[in-house]
Amino acid sequence: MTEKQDPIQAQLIEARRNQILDAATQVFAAKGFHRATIRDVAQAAGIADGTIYNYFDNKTGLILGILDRLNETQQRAEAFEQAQSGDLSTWVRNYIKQRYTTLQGQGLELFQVLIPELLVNQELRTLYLQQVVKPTFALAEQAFQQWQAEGAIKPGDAPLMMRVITGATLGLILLRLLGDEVLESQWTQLPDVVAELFLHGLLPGENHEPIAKDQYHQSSL
Amino acid sequence: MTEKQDPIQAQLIEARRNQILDAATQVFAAKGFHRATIRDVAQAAGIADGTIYNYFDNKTGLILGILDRLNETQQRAEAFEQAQSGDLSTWVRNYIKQRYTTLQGQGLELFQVLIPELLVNQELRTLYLQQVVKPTFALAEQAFQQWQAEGAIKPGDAPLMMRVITGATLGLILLRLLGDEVLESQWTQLPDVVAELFLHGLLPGENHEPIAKDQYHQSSL
Amino acid sequence: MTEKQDPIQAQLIEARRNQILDAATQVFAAKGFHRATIRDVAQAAGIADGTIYNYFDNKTGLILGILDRLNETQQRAEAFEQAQSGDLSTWVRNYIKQRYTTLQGQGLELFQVLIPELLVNQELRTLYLQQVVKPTFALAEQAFQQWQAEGAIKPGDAPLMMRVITGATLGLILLRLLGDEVLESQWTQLPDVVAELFLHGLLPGENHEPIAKDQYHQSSL
Amino acid sequence: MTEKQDPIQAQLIEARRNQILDAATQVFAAKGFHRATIRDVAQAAGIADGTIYNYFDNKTGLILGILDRLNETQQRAEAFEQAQSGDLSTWVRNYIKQRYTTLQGQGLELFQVLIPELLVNQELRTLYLQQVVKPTFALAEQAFQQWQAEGAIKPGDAPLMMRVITGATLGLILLRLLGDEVLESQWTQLPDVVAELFLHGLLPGENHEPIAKDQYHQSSL
DNA sequence: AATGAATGAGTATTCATTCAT
DNA sequence: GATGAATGAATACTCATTCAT
Repeated sequence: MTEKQDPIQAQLIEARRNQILDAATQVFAAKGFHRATIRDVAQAAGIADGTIYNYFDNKTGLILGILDRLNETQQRAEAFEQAQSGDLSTWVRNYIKQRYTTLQGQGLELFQVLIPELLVNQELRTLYLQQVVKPTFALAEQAFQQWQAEGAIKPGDAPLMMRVITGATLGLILLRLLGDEVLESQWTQLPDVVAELFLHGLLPGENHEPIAKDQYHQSSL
Repeated sequence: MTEKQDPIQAQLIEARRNQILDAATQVFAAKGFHRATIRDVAQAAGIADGTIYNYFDNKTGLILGILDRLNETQQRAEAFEQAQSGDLSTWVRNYIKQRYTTLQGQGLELFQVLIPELLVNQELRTLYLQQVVKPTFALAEQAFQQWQAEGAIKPGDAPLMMRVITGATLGLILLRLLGDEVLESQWTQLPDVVAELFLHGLLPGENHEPIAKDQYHQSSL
Repeated sequence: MTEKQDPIQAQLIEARRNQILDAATQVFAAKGFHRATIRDVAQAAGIADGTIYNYFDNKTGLILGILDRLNETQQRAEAFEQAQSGDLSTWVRNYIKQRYTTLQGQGLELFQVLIPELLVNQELRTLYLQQVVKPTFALAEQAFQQWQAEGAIKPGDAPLMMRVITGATLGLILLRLLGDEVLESQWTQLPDVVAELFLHGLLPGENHEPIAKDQYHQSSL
Repeated sequence: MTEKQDPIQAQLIEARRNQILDAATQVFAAKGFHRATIRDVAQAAGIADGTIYNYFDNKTGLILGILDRLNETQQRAEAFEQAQSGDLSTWVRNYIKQRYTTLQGQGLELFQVLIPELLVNQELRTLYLQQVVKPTFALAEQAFQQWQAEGAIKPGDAPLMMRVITGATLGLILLRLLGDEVLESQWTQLPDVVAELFLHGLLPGENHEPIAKDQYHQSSL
């Protein structure tokens, strides 16, 4: 008749959920969601098939779980971003750098797993849009508009400009996932190129001294 | 077991293949590759299930077929692009505009169908990379390097710069497919924003007069 | 492009359906609906698992199919009964005899299959009630009321009286299915006993000479 | 591994068994044996899944337990019946009335649960036959034969006659469980109709005054 | 004794593919 | 070439049962 002891129980449950989601992410990335079987995931997690269903409603629930974790990660990341403001130029460089760095390890795998399902599953797509994309975009739009008001960046259609930059990130990830070798081998140099490209389009100022390569490498740390 | 009678036979076969691929594209876009059944495709094409196997090896063959057609389309488009060079600024605007216009009708559907499978199917991915991406990128890199040599654009890592621009296009499509409403409603204004953003980052020149909105609208045709 | 040729096609389909339903009846009777697998049925029918689903929606559909056939059988039987009226006493004896005879071969198996599912499956139960029980009862009530009007049988609550007789049949079947050995060994003598028992309760006439055993045995043929 | 401490232990065990069987009866009646899960029963009983297995071998054991309790109930009832003999006519009326009354509350539910399993499970069927049906029938046959010897009822095949009457009861219950609305709404009037129908078939006497409707309604209280 | 998380055998159903007509 | 009935492998999910705590 022992009542649930939230602290311990909850932790165990969370640990098991993470164990399963880790396995699922890995397996889905390797074989694709549909080709991966529940058994694959269970074996990767070192548990029995049925156990998965003690923690997730169904196979789709695994994707939802992965999405949730991405969401949390995202939110923590955003909080972090918020904090470290400073001048625009620095912020953009940091932002882009962070994005691309975050997406290196599990991040890429995560995208490889999620994007196909997002494109194919309406329900999931809506969820992702509401929970991940919209909040992020709202923050970004706000920042853009403020910068424009301050004259820090050119006037223009802030929502669209912001989306072009975000889209570039997404698209470069996609190109890399599609197997582009150049992107794969030069991924670390990408943030600077992207920042450079966008900054000098964003900045209203002319006569910006072309930053020497080593120079902006330095500034990017 | 009838031997091929080149002229007529080949045309009939091609027509039937296209009929099937049209149906497949439509059905895959509506339901996703995995959720769509061969029967769905057959019914959409107004033929029997088995007939499809007279024209394609298997279900994946349909995706390959779609990819092939995309490839041909692409090549024709590229030839066209090649032709209409001119000054850089115009070229970029036209290029981007064309990309985004092409991708409006079946184009978007096509992406929605292909991307998930590309991300999940190694064989397909390689094929796509070799047949579609690499040739396109080779051309683009060449152009970039030439422009840099001419001093028309900033010096820099041409392959990466080019990929950022291509990636932006891809990413914006993806964002739109994911359901972003802003992109959906303002898709027609996007090319100008993108061109503006990239041009003024690409162009080495400072002191570029901020183009009035109507002005570059005009120039974009 | 040959359009469906109703006559032949329909016959083939009907034949296949019957083949499957025969197998299902046999298998369900032997193992019970739930313990029997689709594979069991398919093997008993000598076809592949999947083929069953070309003819029935799902496993429950097999029960529905069995019910349908029972329904048809029933209707044919009723038509037959209608025809051979005559005097009441003869009719009752014939009716009962027929019921019990019909239920000897597949009939019993059918009940053994249907009753458990009917008791457990609301949808099926309603269907059975509407399609089999109600029509039969309607006819029987009508007959009873007519006989009462003619003075052929006692006045009384016709619907209930009729149900007692029907219920007795059903109950005796159930007792036999439950394994009662007496009923099993003396099933053929049962109709006479039942008829005798009910007739002399139904008949308003008193002073009926107790029929000698051999006598009513004779009359029952 | 505690040894049994007869007095207290046994009672606790018995109480727990009953608690579980009550839950099982209720759950099985509501969802059917197969559709009901051990978890359903456990929750209805307010205990953990595993606990059930401390008191019953397996799921079928629950049905056996229900059967056992029915058996005891039955035996007590029979003892009671034995006691209140008296003249035949009264006995029959009382017997039938009691049967139908007993079967109103949990009784019907019990049947709905047991019959499907009995028809489907050989082991259970045998058990039921041996423990419940046979003893009851033995008593009844004995009584019938005695009455025949006394001339209280017609001569005839006592075992069969007795089974017809029992079968009628069983069959009427079944018809009601199948959803017959007439039986449901007029269940209380049924015993009288049944008694009347059978008595005047059973009684050798002629010239029995046809009982007026209101008259036997009255007598039924 | 009680718990309930873990187990994994068991199965209905789907659907790509084949092939006789 | 076209058909579509037949095939049967493949798999998500359930749930009775076990057993460490």
